[in-house]
Amino acid sequence: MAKIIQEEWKIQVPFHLDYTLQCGQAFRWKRFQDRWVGFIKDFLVEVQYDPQTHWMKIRAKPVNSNAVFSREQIEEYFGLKDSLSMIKETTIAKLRENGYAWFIPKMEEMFQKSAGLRILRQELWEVSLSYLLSTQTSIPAIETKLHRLCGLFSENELEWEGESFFRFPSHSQLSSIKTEVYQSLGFGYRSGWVYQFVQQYVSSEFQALKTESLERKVAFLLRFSGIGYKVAHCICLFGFSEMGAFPVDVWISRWLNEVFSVKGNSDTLTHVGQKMFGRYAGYVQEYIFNYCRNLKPGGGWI
DNA sequence: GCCCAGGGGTAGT
DNA sequence: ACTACCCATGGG
Repeated sequence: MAKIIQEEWKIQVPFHLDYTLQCGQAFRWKRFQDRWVGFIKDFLVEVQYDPQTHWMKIRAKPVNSNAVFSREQIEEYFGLKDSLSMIKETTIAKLRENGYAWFIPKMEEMFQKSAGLRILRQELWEVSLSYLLSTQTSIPAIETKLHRLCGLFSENELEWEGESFFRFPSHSQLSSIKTEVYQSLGFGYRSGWVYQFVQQYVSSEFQALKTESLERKVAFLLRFSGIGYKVAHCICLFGFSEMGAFPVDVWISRWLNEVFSVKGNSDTLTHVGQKMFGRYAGYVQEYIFNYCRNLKPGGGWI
């Protein structure tokens, strides 16, 4: 019987757990009343965070015998090492440099509204497949697809307080899955993409990419069928921690048009966003996304 | 039922 | 290079 690890400590930097896990960068965290349950590395983790006291409580169950727990790992995963104030100042300086000083108050408001939202450090393999499934799909529907995919492997099941959770399938597990199975899971026209991606995926190639530039990463990813600019930038932002990546989906596209009157296809708008917002365009993008999605039709903030 | 979703591929200009 | 159109499915 695996031993449960319990730890709690005070977070010394701004943090918003709900925004971070709800904003559509990760799809498999499950929320209960005041806590979230999901996987970090080799642990099934229950996270509680009190925004008043800034205390984080963790309970973690190892999924294998060589799992080693550390706070470091948790803080790394939640992006707690990112300096949000530095990111904000750098972005604002960039806006001024680019002649968008008029937008700075609005930018500050957006940082304020999404305060504490951080980019997670997720695993490349899971991120890649998740966003391969994300095309023309709502976030709840992506969650359904991934839930079904994970449910294929009963050996990956772990129990937590009467609920079952499934580890994400490994590369070798998926390598024996046929296209028809993906179709039976409701992947639709993405089924072939997923099949091909699994066949073509070489872990060492992805690991080797980590030291390459964002441009080289994107170019590599674009060679896969089903990965275009948007998905490639999502994989770079959420899987490679490339904070300058700028995924353009329908929300970002509409927003850029409404606020800056720019139009174009995905790759054009990607470069526009990168130039406009600079080194941390990915963080800005996430704040824009969270902003748009939390905006009520009338204009207020939910 | 209807509309749209964290888009991408392809064929036609 | 740019555009138009199709793609299969599920959640709201």
